[in-house]
Amino acid sequence: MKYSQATDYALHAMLYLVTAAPDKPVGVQLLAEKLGVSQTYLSKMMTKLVKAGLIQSATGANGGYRLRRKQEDISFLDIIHAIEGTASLFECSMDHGSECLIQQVVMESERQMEQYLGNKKIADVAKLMQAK
Amino acid sequence: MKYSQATDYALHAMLYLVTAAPDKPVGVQLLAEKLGVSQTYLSKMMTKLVKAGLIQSATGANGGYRLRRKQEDISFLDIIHAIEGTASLFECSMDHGSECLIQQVVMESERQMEQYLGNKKIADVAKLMQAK
DNA sequence: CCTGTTATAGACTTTAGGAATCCATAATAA
DNA sequence: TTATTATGGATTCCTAAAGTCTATAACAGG
Repeated sequence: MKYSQATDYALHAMLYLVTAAPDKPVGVQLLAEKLGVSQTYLSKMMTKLVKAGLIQSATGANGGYRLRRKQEDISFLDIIHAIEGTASLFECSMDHGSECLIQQVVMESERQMEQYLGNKKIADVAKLMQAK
Repeated sequence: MKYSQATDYALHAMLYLVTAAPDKPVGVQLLAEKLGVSQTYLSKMMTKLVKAGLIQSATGANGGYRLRRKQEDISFLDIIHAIEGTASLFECSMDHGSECLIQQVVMESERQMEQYLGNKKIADVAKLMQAK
């Protein structure tokens, strides 16, 4: 079980949008260069972030991506869900009704993780970076 | 990102060992029948549990698997780690030194989840089942 | 010391999803 | 109208999960 690399890229892309260019839109070209990924591949993830309502895009000259919400209102969980989807990490495949105690335990542990990720905002990390 | 189905099987197999046969060893044949999996496939997971020190195996007639520790000392995390391995869920692929703030956040969230899973013992669930 | 029973190991196949590329198309600012 | 930028679909490559098959090792019981 691992987070996809796409999530890694998306998190770093969001952090870049916040720290390096809070005002002007950033194109996928520059972004891809900074992260060391191909443009076409990265654009897939950016599109997901757009559809999730985290950023907004503009085509045409001087277009690119910009935050849609305030950076204090974008959590790690938001980004991760946008890329990985919101399905549960664990689904029991047995047929013992819908009441699997094992599943309940694992899902509760997942909730613990998500609670932390939901409280951690992209702004928190941005501040730490600028403090250096 | 998902838990493998093997983890699902292993968790259920362990729960069966505890609830249905705390005394006598259980063979993979019976176990596989109860879970609805093939013997050879399930045996792979049982072997991992053996190597992790959670259960012990005995060959020959009347052999099978038995707990090695007390059921109060076997956590969900023990079982999951035995099957999935202990590698981190997230590894930053960028080259910005070993100090990736994003990675630190995600790893801390993982710790939250693991703490819950480490405190949840197989005995806890076994008790709930018997209460019904 | 056999014989049946059981676990372990390795090789192998199939399938699904991640990772990435390429190209065509839509939108829009200058 | 043109250059610029995002979006979308099709396609390829590769790895890991999921599962099967078969051979081998270990051992209890007669």
